[in-house]
Amino acid sequence: MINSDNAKAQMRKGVLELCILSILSQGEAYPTEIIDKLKETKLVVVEGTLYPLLTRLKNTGLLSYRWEESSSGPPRKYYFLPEIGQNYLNELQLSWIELVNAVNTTIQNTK
Amino acid sequence: MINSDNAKAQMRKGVLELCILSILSQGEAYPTEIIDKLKETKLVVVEGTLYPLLTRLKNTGLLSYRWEESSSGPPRKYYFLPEIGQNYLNELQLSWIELVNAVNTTIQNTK
DNA sequence: TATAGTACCTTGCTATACATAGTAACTAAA
DNA sequence: TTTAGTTACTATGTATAGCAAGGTACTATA
Repeated sequence: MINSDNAKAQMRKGVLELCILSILSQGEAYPTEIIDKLKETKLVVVEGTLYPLLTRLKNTGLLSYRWEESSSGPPRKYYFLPEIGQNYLNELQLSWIELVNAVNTTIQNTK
Repeated sequence: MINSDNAKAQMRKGVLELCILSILSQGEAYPTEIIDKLKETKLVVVEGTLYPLLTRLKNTGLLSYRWEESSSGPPRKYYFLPEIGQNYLNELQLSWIELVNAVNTTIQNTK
């Protein structure tokens, strides 16, 4: 059987930004927490993916962060959504719904 | 307002293969037809994207084609799914459903 | 002091799709 | 004969995402 793992990975791309912003709209979190939450829904992400993405979102103003001391290690960067990020997230969620509808229409016609 | 067009485009990537195979599992079609069907569901694709993708799928054995004369232009390449392609499509559809569930779970937790 | 655990970050790589532009062949109508 | 329309195909450069692997730094505890 032909392996579909790569195609699977390709489909995951592009939705990470949406998922991360969604998680942060729930409340602030630091990177390790974000990774754990994504794991719960089977969207596995590694640090090498997450950190550059967070930095990019911060540089465009869609995310902010504050430092907080930790009693169990180095200080943590707690990220949170400013209002502009929340607005952007709303747009992304709309786009996601439209995409799902478009793909499902295409798939369902085949049955 | 920050533009979400790029994020939109990124989300579309990776599902194209699924959509094209789904369309062909409905019955054979030639590239221009495929583009038109994708347009119907707002998944706009241009030739420069479609042709390399069809060639890749054909080279891995997931697609086949036959030539057919046309009364309104040059002969058309009708693509269709051999059985192995159908099996692969079934895997992709499963992956798609899993992805949608994972993302929707993440989004819905934020409300 | 040394080690383990936690946390942040960087660099180099691959794959995909896009934009754009071009070639070629066939049909039909002006 | 020329033009327009249809169809297939190719080539090149760009942007982006995500991954693998490794490095840096802080804290607590043995």
